[in-house]
Amino acid sequence: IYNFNILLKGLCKNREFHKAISLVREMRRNGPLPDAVSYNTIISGFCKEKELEKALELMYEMEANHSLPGLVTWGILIDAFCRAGNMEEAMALYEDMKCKGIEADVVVYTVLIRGFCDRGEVVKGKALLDEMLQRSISPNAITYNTLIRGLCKIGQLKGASEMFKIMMERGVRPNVYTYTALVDGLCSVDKTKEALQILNLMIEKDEEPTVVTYNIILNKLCKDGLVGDAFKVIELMKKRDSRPD
RNA sequence: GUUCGACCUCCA
Repeated sequence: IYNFNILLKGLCKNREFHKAISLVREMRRNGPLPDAVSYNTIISGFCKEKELEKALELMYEMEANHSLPGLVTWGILIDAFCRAGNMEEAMALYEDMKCKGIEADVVVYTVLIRGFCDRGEVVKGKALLDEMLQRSISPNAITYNTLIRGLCKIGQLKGASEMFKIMMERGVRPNVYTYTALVDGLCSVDKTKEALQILNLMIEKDEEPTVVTYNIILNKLCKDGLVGDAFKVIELMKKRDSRPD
């Protein structure tokens, strides 16, 4: 079954969904029987191609056959609707999921939070964070990163740095994405000096900036005509591991 | 042990 699931994934990557579906039917006949992973793999493939209706259809097929949609299945679909900006449908799926007795986990919550944040509805994202905490589901770095990014995007840098503090207070270690989100937020409101401080902070904390982090700063410096400073940053990159790309 | 879901910039 692992082998077949790997094949299914390959077919999906090549967008050969018809072959993937045929293979599943063939598996139903001759075994090994497709399992939840088989279905989830194809559903995820459809979602990546934005074929949400096909994805839903396959979930119903899954339901009608042997494997009930599980937490991962719901997560894939909820994520897809969030990415499409359709939070109404995403929340409707979330409710359906709960009706079926499946409890959201940190991934599902984070996906929903991201959906709201991408629409600028950070308040709703924060409400979900509170809901998680009430239910003793621990938010992880990705959850906080998502909210920090959302706050930055609506220009609430103070909110973002508060969230950053809260995250650390709760024992969640900021990662490169966290710092990079802050650097991006600070640059976008012209606080380049503070962004550079964050850059230094992350180096202190042993979270090596990536080429993306440097790009954000370089982009900002160049936009402001500070090309000389940009070259200094390039020097810093070379001094550390990073190869400018 | 090996297969499915969530996080960063620009460009295309």
